[in-house]
Amino acid sequence: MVDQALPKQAANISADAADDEPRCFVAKLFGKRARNREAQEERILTAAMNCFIRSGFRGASMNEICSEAGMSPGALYRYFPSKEAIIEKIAATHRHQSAEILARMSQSKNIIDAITNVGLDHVRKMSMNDQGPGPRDSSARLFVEVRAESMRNESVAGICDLHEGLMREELLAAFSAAKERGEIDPVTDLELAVASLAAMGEGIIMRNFPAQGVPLEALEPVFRALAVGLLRPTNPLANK
Amino acid sequence: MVDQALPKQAANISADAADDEPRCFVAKLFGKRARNREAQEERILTAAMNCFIRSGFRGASMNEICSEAGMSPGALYRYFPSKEAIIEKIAATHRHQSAEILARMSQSKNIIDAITNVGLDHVRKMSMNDQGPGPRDSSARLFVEVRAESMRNESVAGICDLHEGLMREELLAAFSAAKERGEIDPVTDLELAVASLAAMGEGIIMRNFPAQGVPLEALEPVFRALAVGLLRPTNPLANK
DNA sequence: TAAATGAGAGAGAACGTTCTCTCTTTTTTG
DNA sequence: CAAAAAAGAGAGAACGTTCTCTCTCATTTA
Repeated sequence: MVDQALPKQAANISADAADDEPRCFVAKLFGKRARNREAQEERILTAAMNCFIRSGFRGASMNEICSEAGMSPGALYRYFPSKEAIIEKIAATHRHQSAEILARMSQSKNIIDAITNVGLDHVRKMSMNDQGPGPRDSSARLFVEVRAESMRNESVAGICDLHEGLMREELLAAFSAAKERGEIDPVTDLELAVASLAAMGEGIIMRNFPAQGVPLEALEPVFRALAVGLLRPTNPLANK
Repeated sequence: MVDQALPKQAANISADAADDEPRCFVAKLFGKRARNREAQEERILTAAMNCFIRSGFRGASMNEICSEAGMSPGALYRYFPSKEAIIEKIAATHRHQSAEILARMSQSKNIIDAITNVGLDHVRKMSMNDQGPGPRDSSARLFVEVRAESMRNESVAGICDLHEGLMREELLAAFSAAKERGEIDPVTDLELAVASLAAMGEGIIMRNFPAQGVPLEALEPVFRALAVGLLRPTNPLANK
């Protein structure tokens, strides 16, 4: 992550002078150009995220983003064709994080643990992003911002739908497997269970519990309670 | 609600010619003028809500709102001093609805039913607003919009905090009473329970379950599951 | 030296808001 | 009660600002 307070040309982080490359810092390895381009894009995205958190997608101006990135508009528009493109990119990476977490679902022994862990991982991941120089609840802000934008921006909506559909499929698959194993009451409406758990997770992320003083461990029984309540796993003691 | 397509002076709804207006200053409060003013404000707010749902708080322009209200900017600015003021008013009314629902909480016999009903009433109320000419998920849109705005707009944040604090107090009081009555496991963290239930409710509202085909009755067991799971009411069969 | 990169002015549109003016309604006055 | 005066309501052009994005030209890199 590039420091946002750096002066112009900050992206050209001057490495050791010992480099035998003339006048430049790193890597001729694979086209220094391509590397630099990637770094610049990253720089813009980081700056844009900070601005969006501060002022919202519509509220943040391109000038604001340029300042934050230590870049001129002319430079910035070389990397992104429009403000929309930046928003879409951010929405995409923001939603991508879920996929990795879900992939780890199969590691848990039973479905209740799996769900609880997925929920906790999501919240953990979200609150981990909040250690930067920005406001403490930056993840929640960006999350709500993306959701709001997805409701009127066709392409952002498409990005969200794609990833949510993927998530839903994955959860449903895990649930079905657990049902086969007899871990779930066969009467359970799995679609509803998935949707409810997603709603719970999004609600917690939106309110940003960790930033409000609720420790992550405290959330463990919350997710577990909902999971148990929804799936009613077979239990010799519980009837009804 | 006044038709927005009416020609000029449409707001001067000719009431009964029989009412003799008193010529004192009280007329300013209850007279035809005052009633007209109220109707116009209502007209603007309705138009603004439609625009905000369509384009977001920042995305909707004052011209857009003026068109929707069938009004000139000059006229509109006679009723609201700024766009901000309109946003604040909408945020306030939007959050006000919760209060009425919570007031009915004490009618339920036990705490689990009470919570379930509060949750269902919230969702019902939200989805009931969606029968207008707007998009089917307009309530969810406005809800997310208000939440997003509250994260960077001081005064909107204040409005939200006020009403959420009130809600929290009310729920906590009900929980405490139930605890006294022995309906709740004495170990339960009531603050966490309140926060979790609020998160669940907001999550469901945000995803707008009713608009997505999930009937209201289906949500009943969801709220109940979370409530039971969180509060662990004493039950001779369940241990631990 | 040719291509890539960037700075920064600024074009053109759109923004929120204000201004001026007209028309209607209400109140005061003779 | 009619005429005069004041106040209210609205239209729409116009204001200054800010927006996104482009263009020109200088600098750096290979």
